[in-house]
Amino acid sequence: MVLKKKLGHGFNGFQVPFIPRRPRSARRSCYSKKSVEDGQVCAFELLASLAGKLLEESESSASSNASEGIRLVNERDKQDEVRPLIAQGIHQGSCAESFFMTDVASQNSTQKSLLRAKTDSVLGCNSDVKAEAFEWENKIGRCSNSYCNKFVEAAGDFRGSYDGNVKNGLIQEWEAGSSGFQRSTLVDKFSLKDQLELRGSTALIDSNSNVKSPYCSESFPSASFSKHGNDIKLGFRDDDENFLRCNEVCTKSKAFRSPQHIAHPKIRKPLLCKYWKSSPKLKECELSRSDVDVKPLHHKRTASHGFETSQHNNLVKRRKFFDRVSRVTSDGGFSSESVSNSPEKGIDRHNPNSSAKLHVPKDSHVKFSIKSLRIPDLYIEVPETATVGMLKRTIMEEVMAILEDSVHVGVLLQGQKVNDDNRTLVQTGISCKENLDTLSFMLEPSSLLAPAAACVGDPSSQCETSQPTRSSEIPVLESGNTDTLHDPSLPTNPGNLIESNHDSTTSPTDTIIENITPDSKALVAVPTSPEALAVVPVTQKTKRAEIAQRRTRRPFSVTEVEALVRAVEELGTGRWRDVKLRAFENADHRTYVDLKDKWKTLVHTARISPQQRRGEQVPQELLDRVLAAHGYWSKHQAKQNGKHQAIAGSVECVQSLVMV
DNA sequence: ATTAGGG
DNA sequence: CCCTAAT
Repeated sequence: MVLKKKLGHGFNGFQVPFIPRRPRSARRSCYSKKSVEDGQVCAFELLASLAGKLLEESESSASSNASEGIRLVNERDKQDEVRPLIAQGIHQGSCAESFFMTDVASQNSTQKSLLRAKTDSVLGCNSDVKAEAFEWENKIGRCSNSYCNKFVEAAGDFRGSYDGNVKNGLIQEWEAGSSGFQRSTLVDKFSLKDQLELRGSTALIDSNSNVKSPYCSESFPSASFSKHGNDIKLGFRDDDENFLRCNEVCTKSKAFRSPQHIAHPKIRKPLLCKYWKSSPKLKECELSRSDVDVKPLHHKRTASHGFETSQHNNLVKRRKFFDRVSRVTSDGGFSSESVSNSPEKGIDRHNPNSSAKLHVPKDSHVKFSIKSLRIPDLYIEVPETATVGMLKRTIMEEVMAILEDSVHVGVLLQGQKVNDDNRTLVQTGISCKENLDTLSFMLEPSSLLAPAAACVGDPSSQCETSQPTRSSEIPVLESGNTDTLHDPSLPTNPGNLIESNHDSTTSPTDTIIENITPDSKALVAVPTSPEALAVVPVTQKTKRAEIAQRRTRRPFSVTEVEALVRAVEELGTGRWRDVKLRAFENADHRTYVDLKDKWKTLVHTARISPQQRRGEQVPQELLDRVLAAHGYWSKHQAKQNGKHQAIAGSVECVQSLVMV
């Protein structure tokens, strides 16, 4: 028996944009067949039985034209039932959704059977049908042989269908090997919750939902029922370098230019990772949306202080990363667009022959569109003498390392991390009409440390990642830029700081999830293309210009305050440029305006009660000096004209301070 | 480019 | 920190 996934494309108007395709030669062609086992027969019979019941059920409730159906068709009925459907499907341009063919590989070639799951729009829920389905499912579930297990999967899908959770259904990943089938996916067909769950770094792709109404209408897949149409394979596979496999034309049935268009609800973990890991392959397959903009959210900063020679060999410092996955509207997607676009064209809808179809209730589907996944904070340090090539390589290595760490996808709803993977989307509050705008995804290291809570927050808010991360992760590195202005009085560091400014701020468009429109697009996980990750420092101006975002906040360290106070004591409060030159010449991120502002706040801080002060506490001693200096210079403004006067003034100031 | 101040 | 007006 062979279960196949179908993913159609190339059907009237259905385009499967950006679907990479491996060279034909490289595609794997098939699955081996397996002989039927007793258990298989048993399972099949169960299916047939259920089908019959379902059909009856549907007939009795034929009035509900908007119900979803599941159809089980036996090859024998093909002429009667299938064909018309197929034809219709073709004509109506419906896309295949839940569909799989079982090639009951019995020696008797005529015994091919088809199992077809169809989904249609549903307006009602038929409890009986549901119950039936459950029953069936249970039966199947008791089967112990592998064959039955397969059916179990099928059952799960069916159930999923009528439960409305898995329209696409049939996503089983079967791998046929000489020794038989192997389940390559770990999808628990029975847990609906899992249907849309992101596992590991798996990207979720749910493309068929129609968010418009509680019940999504879908088109019926026109499938190739040719028993030899086995070659139609659809779905995503990460194995064999197959990122996404489009179905091959069904050979035997010319009539079946099926528009199968299956959006795989789930992309297995390896997929995403692999994708990222093998950028070359991506190209090869032309995978995707390189057009996707992958703006590294957090820029790395390449910083090297001249005297930080000890660090030179340390090319890379990686910060634990975590980030959100920004989702951007993407029309492309792996596909579901077409699915959702032509939901109303379901095949059977008006087809008299479709009387047999079953109507099964369906839930709304939530569509996600993830345009790109960002790789968060990535701090890279290379010597100034490093070549650009080295830098690129270094960055690449870092990126790869991150990906290699088996990234996890975190789901955040309203800033709260959703940890219960077993809950359904609805239960979690992720439904078409709720909270979608507060839903976000992020990448997180599977390994250790929980991401800074700060970042997990509201997608729309900027995560101040630099702060927590900096302190805990790369003290040395970071301090080089900021906090380690060790002794201001010492010669300033010769090295230049190449600061990357667009740290953690996100642009408006970064909001993870935008409103999901009725015609929601498929969830598209577009892996960041490595190239896009280039972190090559750009000129600040350029960056500034491009990224008009607020600079990251960089609280002054006590050391800096000390330096500032000292400089002001000597130079006065009206010569910020000089202060800058004297004490912060190498702290490129501190402008004279910053210093001026800081002084302003220092004065304010010094005047308020210690209880009201926030942030890193500045020693009272320093604050006292601030007030003293401020007071002094306020009275000597007139003297600041000439340098000499200033110097004299400073001396005076110091003296007065000493006296105080 | 700097400074000074308000936001 | 940002933005601006005034130098």
